Amino acid sequence: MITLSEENYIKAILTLSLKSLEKVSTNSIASEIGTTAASVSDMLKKLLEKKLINYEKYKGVSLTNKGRVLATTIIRKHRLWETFLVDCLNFDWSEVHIVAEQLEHIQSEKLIDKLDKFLEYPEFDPHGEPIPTKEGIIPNSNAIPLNKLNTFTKGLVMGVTLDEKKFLHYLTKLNISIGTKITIEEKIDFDNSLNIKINDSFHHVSSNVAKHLLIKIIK
Amino acid sequence: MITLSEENYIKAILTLSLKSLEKVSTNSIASEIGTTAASVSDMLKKLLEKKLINYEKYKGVSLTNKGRVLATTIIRKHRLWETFLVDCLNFDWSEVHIVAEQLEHIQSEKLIDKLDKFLEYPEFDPHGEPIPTKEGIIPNSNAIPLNKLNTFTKGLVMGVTLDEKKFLHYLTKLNISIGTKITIEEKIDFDNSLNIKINDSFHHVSSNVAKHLLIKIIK
DNA sequence: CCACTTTTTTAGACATATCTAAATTTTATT
DNA sequence: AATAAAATTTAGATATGTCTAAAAAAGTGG
Ligand SMILES: [Mn+2]
Ligand SMILES: [Mn+2]
Ligand SMILES: [Mn+2]
Ligand SMILES: [Mn+2]
Repeated sequence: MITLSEENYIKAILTLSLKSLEKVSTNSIASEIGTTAASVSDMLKKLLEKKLINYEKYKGVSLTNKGRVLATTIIRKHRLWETFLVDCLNFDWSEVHIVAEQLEHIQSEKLIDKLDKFLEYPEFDPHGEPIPTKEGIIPNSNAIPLNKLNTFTKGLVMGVTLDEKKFLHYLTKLNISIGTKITIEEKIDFDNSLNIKINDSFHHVSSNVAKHLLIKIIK
Repeated sequence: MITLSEENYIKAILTLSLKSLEKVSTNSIASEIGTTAASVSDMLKKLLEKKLINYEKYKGVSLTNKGRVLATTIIRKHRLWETFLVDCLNFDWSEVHIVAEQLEHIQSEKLIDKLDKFLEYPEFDPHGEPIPTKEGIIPNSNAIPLNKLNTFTKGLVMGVTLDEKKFLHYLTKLNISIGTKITIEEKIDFDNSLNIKINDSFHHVSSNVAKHLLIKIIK
């Protein structure tokens, strides 16, 4: 049996693995989960025991195939529940993450299959994040973070890579949602902030905002 | 904070309280939960501390108002989720209880309010059990257990008071579901079993089955 | 009312998950 | 290469929830 805590650790390790090619560090997991490095060390021993991770003391962590499949399943559940909450129950996209954090741990394969069908096999969650397949594959959205694009590029917002409430509220205030058209007007070298056009009106956003906006380029 | 375990104990105490007017015993809780009397004693101390129960050593347990409201809320969540699983996801009525046992612990008042609205404020769950109101009231269905009725009484099945898989499968095999018409043909004194007519065909059922079938009398 | 049974509680142990503080290992800097 | 700094692990403590075995209280029949 896998505990709720173990699931949260495995999910955090996958999230961090996807951000870089290096092995995941104890400290990065601690900060992702919001706990101490000591607790992470304790848990890594258990995850190793259960063959969910590759781990050598002081050398960092990676997921085994078993761990990767488990983590992907949890993300699949999380994103399907988020879709249900927004599409069926009319939650705002900024409210669903915290509820999905609980729902993602419900154990029933049948439930998720039936939910998937009920939602008509959605490909993306309310934040534009791709929903992993039943087979454990995370589809690649081939959208690019806004901060990687060149000046005068035009594109559509395909998704966000952060689902903090404050961030999503700020986007809503800026009139940015999935499908919004954005043009890069100017890139400020000093702090990597950007002047952008959002649906014909001009705004200035920090690099931290741009980093978490996924854009599909259009002509 | 109330833990998942505490919620299960409080729910069990309410369930047992509804079955008789006496205080609930340690042993009955143990058998309802499927644990030992020792574990129950341990937990009762914690529930007393949190003012969820009235409890004196060796004297039995009852719920405080706070405990009763909490227990009712959990049952409300359980029955709303069961309704969702059957009505929206096409689960069979015999499969939903075990999944609802997990879903009933999801903490989000907003989620339950929105689910209730989405389901169009159902009054009964898939087993015919009344769904408690947001205010913590369990509506009385004023249906009567089949074993309490007289010979030649006719009635409609309004619900069941047991959601064990084996029991529900057996009912399905007998062609009994919510709304089925039943007539009592004969009561066997020896073992309190019954000969009944189910939609024009005759069957013999044990007292244990009759006890868990709620009937509304018709002419 | 006294032995005997049943019920309930307590004692002591174990497993999980977390924390702070201290020790150890790795890495970076002179 | 030695030393300082940073990262990581271990030691020891705490909290929750469970269990078995033993002790204590309540209930029962003669
Ligand atoms: Mn999320
Ligand atoms: Mn999301
Ligand atoms: Mn149920
Ligand atoms: Mn039910």
